[in-house]
Amino acid sequence: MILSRNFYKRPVQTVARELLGKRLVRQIEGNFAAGYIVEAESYDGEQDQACHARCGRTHRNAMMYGEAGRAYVYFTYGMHWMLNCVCGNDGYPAAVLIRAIHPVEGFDLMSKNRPGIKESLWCDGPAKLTKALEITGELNGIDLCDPISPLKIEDGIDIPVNTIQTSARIGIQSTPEPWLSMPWRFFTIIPENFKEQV
DNA sequence: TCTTCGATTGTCT
DNA sequence: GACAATCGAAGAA
Repeated sequence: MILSRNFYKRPVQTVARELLGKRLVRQIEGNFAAGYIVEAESYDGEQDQACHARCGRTHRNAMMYGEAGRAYVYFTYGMHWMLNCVCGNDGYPAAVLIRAIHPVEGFDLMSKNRPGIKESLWCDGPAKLTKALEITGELNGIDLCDPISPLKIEDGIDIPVNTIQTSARIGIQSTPEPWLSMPWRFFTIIPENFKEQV
């Protein structure tokens, strides 16, 4: 089942934690690929000094203020795309950065986009998974709750609570405390040999 | 295995 | 004009 919009209309930390194990599905002209989310970070409102919305609403971050359950895709470092899920109520800027997934379907598509790279390294970083799944700014604002959307998130596997770990967020070095140390990164580990049983 | 560093461009001040 | 929610190659150990 595809995740409902109400799933995203909750505190962003809750959404980030519960996204672990969910199934990210990318459809491209009949082809599709999917993976289970294994790492996510939450960004929570204008007061969060690590959040793109810390300086208020701009053209770039406008999507974060919009409807929950949509994708916020942005470009950074001159070459990388990042995928986020918009959360919380309309008008409140919050989103979950999808940092890593565990590939389970569409290996041909991902290997095509990540040539010469080991499978375990295809999607183990936020810019890596967007490249493997061909996620770019064209998908900014796409509805993740729509069954016919080219990018959506469905129910996946249960992640035992005791395997979920947290840490400070990554790559936000110039962020002041307490935001720098907020334990808003959630991750788990799915065994290397894990394959979907269906 | 670890650390360092260059790439490269949209966005905001 | 500065910098960015990063990656991957290269070199050292």
